[in-house]
Amino acid sequence: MKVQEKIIRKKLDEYFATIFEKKLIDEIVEVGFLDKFKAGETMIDVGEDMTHIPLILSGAVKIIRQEKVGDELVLYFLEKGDTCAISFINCINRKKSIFKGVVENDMEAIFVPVSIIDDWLTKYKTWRYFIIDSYHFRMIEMVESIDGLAFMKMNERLLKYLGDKAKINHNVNLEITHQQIADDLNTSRVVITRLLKQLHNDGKVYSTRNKVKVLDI
DNA sequence: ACATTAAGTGATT
DNA sequence: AATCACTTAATGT
Repeated sequence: MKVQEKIIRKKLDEYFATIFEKKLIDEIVEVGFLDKFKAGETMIDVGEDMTHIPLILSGAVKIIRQEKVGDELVLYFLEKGDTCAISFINCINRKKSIFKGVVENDMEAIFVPVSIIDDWLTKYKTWRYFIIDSYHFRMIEMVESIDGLAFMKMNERLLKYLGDKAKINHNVNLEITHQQIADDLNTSRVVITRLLKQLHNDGKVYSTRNKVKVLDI
């Protein structure tokens, strides 16, 4: 498995070298493994056990709060260099996931078994900072998400959503239907259609069937 | 040409 | 902002 280890080390150096100390990288290479997911796959569902933590190398994951099937809300996206610290805490407590993670773009990540990451917290300062930082960042994004629900109007939420989406895709041309947007924002298709038309007329967006181009960013 | 899926719209709550 | 009921447009077979 030397080839695999070499690959992992190379990827780690590429994305996490500035964050992690060398010894920690050595350990990750030892216990971690590389895995890939295709867009649209569900990585983790609500209620499932978490056995590994992902260190995302490329692509993106959409984190969703799901009340029941068909009633869901997108909280935020994870991309390269991110991990899900929420899932990490879940792991320590051996609880089941409270979120659903769906792969947004083809994703590649190094997976680290839960059993070890706890030790790393006390062993490696860089790991501790990484986790705390990640947790903090997720917290901020979640508060933003709550703010969105509480204070922002639907058209503002829509614009933010499209902006975020364009950012993680590294492309302002989004291939998406009104229905999919409505699902992510937990609203109805009709509402999205009307708001999108408004934004289109305001020149903030250019939309055609199955496509939305974000102009105002 | 026909069926299916996506998008647009007026009226109502 | 949501829902209904319907129309129109785009796309696949």
